[in-house]
Amino acid sequence: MAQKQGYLSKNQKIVLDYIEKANQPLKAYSILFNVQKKGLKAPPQVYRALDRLVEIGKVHKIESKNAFVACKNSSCTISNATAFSICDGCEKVTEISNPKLSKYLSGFQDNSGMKYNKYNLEFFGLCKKCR
Amino acid sequence: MAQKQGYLSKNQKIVLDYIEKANQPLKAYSILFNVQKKGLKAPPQVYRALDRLVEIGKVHKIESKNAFVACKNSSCTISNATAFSICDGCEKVTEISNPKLSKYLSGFQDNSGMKYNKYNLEFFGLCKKCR
DNA sequence: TTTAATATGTTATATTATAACATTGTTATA
DNA sequence: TATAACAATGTTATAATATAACATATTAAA
Repeated sequence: MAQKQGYLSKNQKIVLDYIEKANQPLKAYSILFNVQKKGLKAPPQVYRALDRLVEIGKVHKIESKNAFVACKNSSCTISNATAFSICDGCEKVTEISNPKLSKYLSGFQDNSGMKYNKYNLEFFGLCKKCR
Repeated sequence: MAQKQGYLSKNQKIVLDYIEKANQPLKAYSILFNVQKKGLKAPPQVYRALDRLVEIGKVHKIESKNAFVACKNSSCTISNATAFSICDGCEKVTEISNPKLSKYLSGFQDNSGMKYNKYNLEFFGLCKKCR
């Protein structure tokens, strides 16, 4: 079942399918329980798929929630530059796709001499409904 | 041992002292092992102190590392607006204190109708030494 | 001085994630 | 086709991170 770069393995497809159907972040063990009917029985199978999906940008990890969400930027070319809005009320998470913001952050430099190649930004607040 | 806003309880002081001495992010259990000589014996004691210290901005959590670091902005008035640079090589973490950046992000709005009151930004890359 | 609120101590357990190793499938090529 | 090299999978066990729940104690304020 090896495969060329860019293709997804069986387990990766199963996990991605499930994450894409939900449009909210999912916990790894919740994914596990739900893909058991598809044959994935143990945590490493899910975590390995997640690791790879995150690596290729199909899935993002919401670090403050230890949860995983499908990438909504159809191109998925900016997985090294992620931004999310998170409602503290209903927990809704939305991927922010804002060219000005990503341009600003991708070009950010400070005087530390550090060369940045990736960032992750999480905004918190209350959405319309929860306000 | 209740206390006025702004003062720290015994356990909070112990934990903060220890974190401030390190100038790198520390894991909760590593803190626990090291404050056991001071009488904090169990995880909840450490996590409770951490929760409070994070709440008041004396400590920040580096979400991508599940680690805790003392706030370096002497005023600690911006704990709702945090930014860090993280070296993927040596793992060094530095709090970014950049007025332009924080102004830009604090004022950020998108068309979602969401009202943001907090953000956390993590930059990744390689520092001078690791380049 | 009782009440309410905050902090602590303690045990147990929940949740998240990885180590380690055996096996199987795939690709390339000798 | 055989066989080597690699990628993916399966499996068990356990490590690492975090919280629930409840008892007790301390303090501040009504």
